[in-house]
Amino acid sequence: MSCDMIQDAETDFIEGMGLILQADGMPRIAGRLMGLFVLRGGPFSFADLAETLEISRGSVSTNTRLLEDLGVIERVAIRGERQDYFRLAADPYAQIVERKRVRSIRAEEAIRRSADTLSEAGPEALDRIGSLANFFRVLSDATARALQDLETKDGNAHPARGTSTPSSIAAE
Amino acid sequence: MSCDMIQDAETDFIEGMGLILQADGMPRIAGRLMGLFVLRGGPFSFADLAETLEISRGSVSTNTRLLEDLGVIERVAIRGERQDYFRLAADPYAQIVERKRVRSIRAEEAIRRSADTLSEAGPEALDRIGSLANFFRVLSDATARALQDLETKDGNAHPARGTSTPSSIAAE
DNA sequence: TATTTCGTTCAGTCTTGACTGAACGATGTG
DNA sequence: CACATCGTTCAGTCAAGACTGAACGAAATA
Repeated sequence: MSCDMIQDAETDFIEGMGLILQADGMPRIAGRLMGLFVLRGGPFSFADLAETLEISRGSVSTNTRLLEDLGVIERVAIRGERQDYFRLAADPYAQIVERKRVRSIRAEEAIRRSADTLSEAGPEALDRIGSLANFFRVLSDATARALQDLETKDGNAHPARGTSTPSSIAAE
Repeated sequence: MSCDMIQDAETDFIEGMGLILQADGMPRIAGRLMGLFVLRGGPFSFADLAETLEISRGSVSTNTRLLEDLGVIERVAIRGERQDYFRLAADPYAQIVERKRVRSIRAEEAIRRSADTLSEAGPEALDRIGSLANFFRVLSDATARALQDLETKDGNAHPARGTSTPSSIAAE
């Protein structure tokens, strides 16, 4: 029943994840896959993914590899089966944050390197460049702490804690 | 002399900023403009920007507005001048972080909203969705702290205060 | 009021990247 | 060994967005 046909609410979730990931500069299909794996965690065969999401095998190949590289999903082997299977990774989000962090660090380095070359620039210019570099350092520091937060309060095993949710959402 | 022709090192810096901003999903020209404003802070006329970066007036209009909305630059009036002038804003980076934060919050809200609709889902599924929502919460929290960090150690106006400046820059 | 000088907007071009579908090599099966 | 099945790769198509240049309206000047 719930094998090849997807409920409406689930479709919404999957498509929503597609849009969220896409807004972050990733392929929409990667987001849809991620949504599907979050929804049902269990191992999916390569063919299942193509059929369920109605996408080509090429896209399945490309985007599963992408998500695998990101550590969001992992490839598992099932005995007696020739197909590849995938399931949600144990810690799906850590490497996403780590990648953001690395990008900020790279940016900061590149900027400081430029600052060295631009010794002819005035002191105010060097100040402004320093502030820019500092901006990227703040970003990388923030992602570093986010990484620690993720490890600590994983949220998975500890579902409905009291939550200091501002809950300002209800207002609207 | 240094009016219409740009030095090599400065060009590298400007182009580098173009690439960094582009990697973040923004127009490359916005990055180039930002690089130019960081390099020399002073007010530039609309025409200057088009000429210096060799871009069309249309692009100047679009991307100055974009950077203005982001709070990176601000439009200033100069008496006796009909042209618009722009200069680097006092706190150029705060709103960029704030925008990232809002996006994470929106994502978390959307996911939790979906979770309500998906009450038919099993408890493990709700767990996984909760973890996903938690992930975006961690991101928004991190950006919130980054925002505070930016306000605190602005680095620009308070150069050599008593210092907690890491000043590790000199080392390398 | 006529004219010039702004900045914005919009149609058109072009680049980039996602996605598809078919061809291909690899690996098990008969 | 021939055959079938699986996943990857690659050329081709398509859509999204950046950028340009010209047309346009607004505002100051004469």
